[in-house]
Amino acid sequence: MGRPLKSEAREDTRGELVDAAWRLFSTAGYDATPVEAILDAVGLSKGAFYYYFSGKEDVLDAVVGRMVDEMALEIEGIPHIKDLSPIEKMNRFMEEISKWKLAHMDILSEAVKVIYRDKNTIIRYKMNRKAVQEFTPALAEIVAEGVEKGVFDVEQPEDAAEMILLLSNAMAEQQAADVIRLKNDPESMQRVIRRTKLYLETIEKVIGSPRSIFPLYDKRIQEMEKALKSGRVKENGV
Amino acid sequence: MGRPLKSEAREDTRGELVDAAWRLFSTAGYDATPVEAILDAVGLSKGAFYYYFSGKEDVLDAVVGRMVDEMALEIEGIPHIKDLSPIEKMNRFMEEISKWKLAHMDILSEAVKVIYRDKNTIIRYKMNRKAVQEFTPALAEIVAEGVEKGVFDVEQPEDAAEMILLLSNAMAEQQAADVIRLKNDPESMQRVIRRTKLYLETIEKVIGSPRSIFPLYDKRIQEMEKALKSGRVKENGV
DNA sequence: AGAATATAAACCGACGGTCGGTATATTATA
DNA sequence: TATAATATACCGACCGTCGGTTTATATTCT
Repeated sequence: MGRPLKSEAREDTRGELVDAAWRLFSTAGYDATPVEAILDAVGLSKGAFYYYFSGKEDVLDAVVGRMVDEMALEIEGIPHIKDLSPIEKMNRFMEEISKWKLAHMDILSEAVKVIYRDKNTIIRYKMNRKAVQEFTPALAEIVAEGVEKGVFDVEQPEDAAEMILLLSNAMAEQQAADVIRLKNDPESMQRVIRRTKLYLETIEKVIGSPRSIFPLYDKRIQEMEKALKSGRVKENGV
Repeated sequence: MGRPLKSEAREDTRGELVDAAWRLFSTAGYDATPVEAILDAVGLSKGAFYYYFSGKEDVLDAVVGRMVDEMALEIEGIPHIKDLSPIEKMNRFMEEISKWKLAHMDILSEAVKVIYRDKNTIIRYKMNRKAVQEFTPALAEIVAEGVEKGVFDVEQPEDAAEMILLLSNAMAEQQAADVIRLKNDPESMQRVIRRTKLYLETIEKVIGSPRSIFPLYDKRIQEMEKALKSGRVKENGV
């Protein structure tokens, strides 16, 4: 009853709640996670929750905000890395994003399955919107540099950057459906490969760069193609 | 108690329920519409609802299915219209889609605002997925014809078609945010215009067509630009 | 008449959110 | 410095809503 003794005082209660919510949302999904589950995980009661948040959606915003912000830190550094060409920076950028999308849901291989479940639409939606907002400036900087140095060709780097991020999200969404049921199914495997290629080509067209500027992805695609031929199929994210 | 008298017998109860759900979902949003509201609108009780549908999501699927199917009818005809070049068919295709996205939410000018509210994420998500699935074949056919006739240049018409539809959805999503708060705000107005241009250019690049093959859109853009200069700004869909 | 159908009515349980209260911490005051 | 006043952090009972279930019952078909 009442405020707990100092002995068990918390350091950052709100943070703990966000943590717990993060874990639960990303495994069970937003809708399927009762507020009480978050409280149980931290050992608090309703009152505490509504002391820190205005409602359930509020904690979702906090979770999404934290995920994106964390990523933004890394992303924002990329344009200013010395000794990297704009093309290399583009590669780095896309690598980071795809890595992040997977890595941030604890159980790595299960991540895609979990985050792309229909139930998690709201989370993804909010993540995507925020990601586009936050990452566009950094990507635009890279693109602009590429234009300056004559390797890319666009009129509005900002718009191109936004377009690329939108594309990236849309692709991820689309690929997920196939990746999820990737049980050695060569059919959908091939579709994933074809789509990925087209996706990269489209990006190249959008920034008006020379072809095949994404060796990292190309390597990955080759691996997938090899795996496809050899029969066994490994899971792979977008 | 029990089944009502014959006097108020219904013709197509299920259909009426889908209708009502449609209206309510598209105005209030899916989450904000209790099953009971649907029942009230039709004058039935819980029992009837769960007789026709397995649950709330079931009725959502029915609603989405009906919307997309209705559209699919029109779309599927386009590839086989005589006396239309592939480019003209592309135009027609995109016109229909953009028209449909607006026209199908009763109050026309309010449509965008309503359907793109955060609350309606799930509906849009399901609509988009189904739309991509259903419309890809027709669009692919158009693209393939264009390739045959030498006006377009792609390797896999199916993939290109899918990509275009994905892009279209992503753009719509992005534009909505600006369109919604389009209260004579020249800033976002300009952004909408720039994005639309880039969107069209990207499509052209994806299908490897000559530039500026979308006169209808170009005209619309010009109108928007004119409106922008003259000060007063009209709302416009994607 | 009796089986199948279509619907009503009552109810359940889960969940989001509210609220009054309470124990500790901090600051102001005498 | 002791004490009063207030702010902070939290508890837990309760409420209303809503999705879904169950059971009863009137209608139609055979």
